[in-house]
Amino acid sequence: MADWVLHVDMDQFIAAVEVLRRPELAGLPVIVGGRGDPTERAVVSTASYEARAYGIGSGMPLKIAARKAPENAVFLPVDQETYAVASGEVMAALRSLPDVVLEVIGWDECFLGVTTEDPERIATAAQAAVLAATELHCSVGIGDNKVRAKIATEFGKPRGIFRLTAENWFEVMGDKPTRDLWGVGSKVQKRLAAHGITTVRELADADEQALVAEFGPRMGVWYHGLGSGLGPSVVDDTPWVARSHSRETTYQQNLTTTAQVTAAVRELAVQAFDDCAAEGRPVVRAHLKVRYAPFETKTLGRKLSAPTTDPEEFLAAALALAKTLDTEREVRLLGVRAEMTMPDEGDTAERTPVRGRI
DNA sequence: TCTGGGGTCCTAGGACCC
DNA sequence: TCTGGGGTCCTAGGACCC
Repeated sequence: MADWVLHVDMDQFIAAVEVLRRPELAGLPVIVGGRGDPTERAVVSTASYEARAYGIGSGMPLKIAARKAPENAVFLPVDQETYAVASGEVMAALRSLPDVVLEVIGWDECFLGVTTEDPERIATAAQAAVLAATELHCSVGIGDNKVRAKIATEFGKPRGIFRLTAENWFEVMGDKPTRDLWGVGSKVQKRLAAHGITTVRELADADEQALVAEFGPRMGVWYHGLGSGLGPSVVDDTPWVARSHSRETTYQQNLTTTAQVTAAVRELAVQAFDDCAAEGRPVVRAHLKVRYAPFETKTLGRKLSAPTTDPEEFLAAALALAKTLDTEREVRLLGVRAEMTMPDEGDTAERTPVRGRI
């Protein structure tokens, strides 16, 4: 018996959920994003496979998507509550499989930790369980750690299963660009390229000390290992605890006056604080994020003098940060983040430096 | 061609202390 | 008058993920 990590990823999750409740959309290019108005400032959350055939993908501005979309394309608003319910059904179905440890990493994906001689059999069972419970399809990556399982899924899509381990890592990934690695984005790809590293194999063969000099002690070692497909293999079902809550808004018309900015910060701060208060945990820091037109982002932070459950203290900190903003420039986006006390501080050595939930 | 909203974690550098 | 070395805390910023 061996330990395996399975990565379960729903196929075109949001679009699929929308088609489920509106069967007449089946087979059409469906694009979900923003308020469903392609003339607004917003981006695509998910495009159906039919829409992807036109070059439309997540993260793309809706205005661009509208230009690429055919006549019969359907634009829909994001409906978070509905996706959250569907996500819960998916996770419940997977949790009901015998002898699996489930770690949720997003609305539409999770890791399953299993001990078996036949991981493909469990992957097939997972797909069947999800389909039976929700009528939704998923792909499954099988790996000997989380990094390889996660990357394997891409080769299984749609509706398939793919196994990626130390055995076939270089055969499958060796000649791929570093960008294909989980946790390597466009910036890191460029910095690696400046060192002559463009492929996964080159990253694996690179001098670790050079990477440490470029990226720091943690990330340098992490990226180097990533080239060989190294990563954590422990699947942890401890419920996820948010470290912070934030609210941000991109304004359809830029804010131009100090009064507008102050009012906006006040509104966002109250919402962010309320999200923390709903968890009954004190707030320790306030952050402000601003995007000046056309596209320059700045963030500011301030520690509160003491952890507080008093909304006025948080509001005062957020407004104090707002005073430091450049009032000469138009504001496209504002965000306020409230960082909470953590139940268990420390232990950073055990964290995986892949951003976002893991 | 125009770029959301919700998150997490890492690094650099300054301030401060001993 | 010139001034170390180490540690910790804090802020600002950056990068990435779903």
